[in-house]
Amino acid sequence: MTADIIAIPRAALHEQVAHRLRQMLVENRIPPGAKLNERELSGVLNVSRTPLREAIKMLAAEGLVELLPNRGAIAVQLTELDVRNTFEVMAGLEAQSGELAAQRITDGELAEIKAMHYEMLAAYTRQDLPAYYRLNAAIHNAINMAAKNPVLTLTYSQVNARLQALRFRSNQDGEKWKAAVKEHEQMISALTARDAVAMRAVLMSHLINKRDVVIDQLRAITTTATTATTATASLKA
Amino acid sequence: MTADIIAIPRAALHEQVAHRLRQMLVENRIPPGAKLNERELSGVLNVSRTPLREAIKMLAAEGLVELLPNRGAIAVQLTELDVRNTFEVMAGLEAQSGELAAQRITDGELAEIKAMHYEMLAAYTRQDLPAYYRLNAAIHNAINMAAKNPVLTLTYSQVNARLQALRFRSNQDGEKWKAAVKEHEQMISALTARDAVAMRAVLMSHLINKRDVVIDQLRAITTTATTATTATASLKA
DNA sequence: TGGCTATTTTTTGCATACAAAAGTTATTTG
DNA sequence: CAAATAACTTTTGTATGCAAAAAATAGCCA
Repeated sequence: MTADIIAIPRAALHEQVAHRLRQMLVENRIPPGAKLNERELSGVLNVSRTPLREAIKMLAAEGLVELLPNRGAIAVQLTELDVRNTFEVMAGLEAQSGELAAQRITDGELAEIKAMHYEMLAAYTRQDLPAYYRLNAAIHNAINMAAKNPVLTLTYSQVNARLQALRFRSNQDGEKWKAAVKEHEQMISALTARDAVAMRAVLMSHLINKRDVVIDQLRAITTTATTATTATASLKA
Repeated sequence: MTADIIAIPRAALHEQVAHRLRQMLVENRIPPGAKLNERELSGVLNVSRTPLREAIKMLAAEGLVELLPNRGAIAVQLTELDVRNTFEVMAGLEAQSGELAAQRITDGELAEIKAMHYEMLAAYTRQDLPAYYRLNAAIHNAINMAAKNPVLTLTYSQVNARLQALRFRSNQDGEKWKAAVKEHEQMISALTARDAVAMRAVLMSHLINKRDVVIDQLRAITTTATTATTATASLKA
């Protein structure tokens, strides 16, 4: 008997499909409001409709697509009110996450977050938006991990996923960006001081600012009004 | 042409199935850890495996069942740590819900909650546990509605669903019950005073107490150790 | 008998096929 | 010509069938 090199039982098909669809949605390759045509998608993804439909049902439960009875599924299109409500929940989750992180973070975790923070400052200085976003997300994730609550992490990511599509192409203006960086400084201080109350406060206002950025973007986009396209239309790229 | 009496396009099959499965899980008719045999369930529910599988995928996304690759699905079996973590998240969500409700509740909504509160007191006085639970849930729902944030409500119910199965058969001891009633009194006061801070505090400790009740129950149950059964075994009732 | 392997059975996973609903185009009729 | 309706096409929803994996059983050998 050979060693246990077996398998890597690569994820089930419906999982893979769900993953790829999730990515497409988050990256706006399937724009909000677009119809998910099953035959088209099964062609593009090279799977039959069965696992595709299972994946779509999962995404529906995650709130990434909307199921229209007898009319398939469309990528969720959040209204401004939806965005406000979602951010309100996100703020609560992130505040709690920060609060717990302040209580539970280890020195090692803190050091890593600080390191990423400096990298982020570098990206900011270079006005390198993609790098900034990547590091920003990494920092928030790290804080989440430091809270040591997988249920919170999961809930957070699920709610966050719905907003990712919006944030994806959002490039904020200089002032807001500067403010965000400042808030990140405050986060580091609060974490270092293990000040849970301060962490909550900082993250609360941080999220409110993020919300405003996204809503501004949303307004800018919806006035430029892209009409609903089919999922695979913008997919050839 | 007759008036628009058409349709009531009764929910798609996979929705119905998901609903029924959810109920079975919550009511412990499918006990934690039990395997969801597709052929059996499709027989019991009188549907083919296709919509059944779609429903199971949805429940997996909701965290009510766990998907084992090539081995189907089992009802989630929360460890004590899982329960603690879930309650931690619940506490945050409910606290936020209460906080927002205090800011946004209308006089009408408040009056209705007070009415239900008195009904609940009646149920408590009669030691009528089922009625008490029903009213308790209704009050928490009403508070949730008063927060005027559907995303929060949805997130709340999804996280809560995982705990319902545990609460279902929990009959708390006299002291804890008394304390819970007292906390409900405080909630009403805080709501009446539109005191968001107090609401947050009350709900926070309310949830912590609920958590303790559930964990005590959980320990009592797991020591009586029910071994994993198949889903339909306990279903004939 | 006890542990191992081989074989059978069951069960899951995926693809396909068919039915029903929605959408689309063509046609009829006032 | 417009509106309504009818025929047709497309698309979703559900059931069934087949292959692969896992579980259960039987057989084998020490």
